[in-house]
Amino acid sequence: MKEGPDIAYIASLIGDPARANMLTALMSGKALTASELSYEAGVTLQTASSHLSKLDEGGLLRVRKQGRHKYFSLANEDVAGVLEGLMGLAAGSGHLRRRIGPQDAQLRHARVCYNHLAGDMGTQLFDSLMAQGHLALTGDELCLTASGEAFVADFEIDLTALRRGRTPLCRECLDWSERRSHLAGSLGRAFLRRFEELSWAKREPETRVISFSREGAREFNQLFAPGRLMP
Amino acid sequence: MKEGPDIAYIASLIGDPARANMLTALMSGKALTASELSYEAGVTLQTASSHLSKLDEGGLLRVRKQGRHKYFSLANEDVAGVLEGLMGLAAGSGHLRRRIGPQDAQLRHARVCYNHLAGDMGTQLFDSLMAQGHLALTGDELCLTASGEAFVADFEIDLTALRRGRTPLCRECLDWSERRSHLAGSLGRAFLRRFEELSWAKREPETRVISFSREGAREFNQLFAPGRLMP
DNA sequence: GAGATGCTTCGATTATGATCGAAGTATGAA
DNA sequence: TTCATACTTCGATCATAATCGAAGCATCTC
Repeated sequence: MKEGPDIAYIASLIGDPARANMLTALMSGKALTASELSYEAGVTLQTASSHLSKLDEGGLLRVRKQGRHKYFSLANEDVAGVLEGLMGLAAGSGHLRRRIGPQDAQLRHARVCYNHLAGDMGTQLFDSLMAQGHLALTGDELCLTASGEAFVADFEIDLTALRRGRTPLCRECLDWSERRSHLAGSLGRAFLRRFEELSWAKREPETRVISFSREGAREFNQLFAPGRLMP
Repeated sequence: MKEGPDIAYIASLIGDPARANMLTALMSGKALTASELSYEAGVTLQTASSHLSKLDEGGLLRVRKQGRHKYFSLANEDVAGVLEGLMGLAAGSGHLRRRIGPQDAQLRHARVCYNHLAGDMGTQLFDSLMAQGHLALTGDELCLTASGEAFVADFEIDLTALRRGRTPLCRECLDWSERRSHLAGSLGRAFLRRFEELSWAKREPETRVISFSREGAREFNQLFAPGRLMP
């Protein structure tokens, strides 16, 4: 007698190419309409509607209605985490949808993962913050330290506002291309927003690629030096 | 143009009930034969053979041949991690294959996850080791501290032997029932083996449930006290 | 060598689910 | 109010893949 979670059900939801494309598009963290998602999936609107209904029933989506528009986003970071893990497995076993191309390298370098920075630069951010003692693991929780609070305030991120939300401040997210953690949670999102505000980085339209300007990369590397050790 | 890892392919492999049952059986960390897995999946041997071939091509399995026997195990901890994540999503959205029964509670309490301890007791072990400073995050790595080495040696786990293998010593694994980390890696496995040696705990046949004896639970709680804070 | 056991491959069957045209409902704009 | 737009539902079509009986190959035991 088989008991326990029905992983086949959830996996089969992700296992359809149209639905997988929609979920991947939602990894940007943006909320998209049914029409936009049907375009992403390359199917008609009626087919997309049927797929979205299934994903919603599976608990993978968050749905918000605004007049005649219906906005879909991923339900939570756990969903994003599983999708990242599947990406890691697919990449690790060489199951890619196209030959390695320019965008693939860009995705590995820096990309948006549910609104926070992922890829090479994402893990560099995390490593640097850990190494500088700005983040620490207390029990099971990833926490911002006192020195981290000062650092973040200097960087003009408003912690009070972040703490008002329900999203955890700091959370680890396993990076599919680096196979190590990058920073998720509201602080992770705030960092990406700040990089955008400073014009260090921008999101490429229609993709999850994040491009850093030359100046932005220089500033980023200065502030979050790779391989910096704790004093 | 869709680029990047083909998550639909990997997910569709997991999304078949027979294959999901086989993968779940392999979460115990044991290597099982094709015949055993066909029984687990409730299909004929020829069907199981076809499924196993697919899982192998997808990179989800490790296959070893011994005479006429063929042994299958999960390819690595990443696969186990994704399966745990899917379990979390299914459980979180209430998609269970049977109504909550006695075994479900047992699985949540203590179960084997790719050869290490998971569930309530698994996260308690992790939390306690972290709180006592025996484990620490250095950069991105989960490491055993000096005090942890002493603790482990006292507990009669041979670190020299563990370090000879290729498996990382310490690794975090996200627990589907607790939604927090439990200890994976060779040390995590060694702990479970030690609990078995001491007759504190035993694996229930044909399931992933781990049962602690009353005495074993008492000893475990004494050594890995819940809620113990760092001095 | 003969028979048993473990596993693979082949091919036919059939259940499943993605798909889209058509039609309908809900909302927004003029 | 009318028309346009966003989305849902229905039902027929058809491609796909799981399934198993049959047959074959590999290994083990007596």
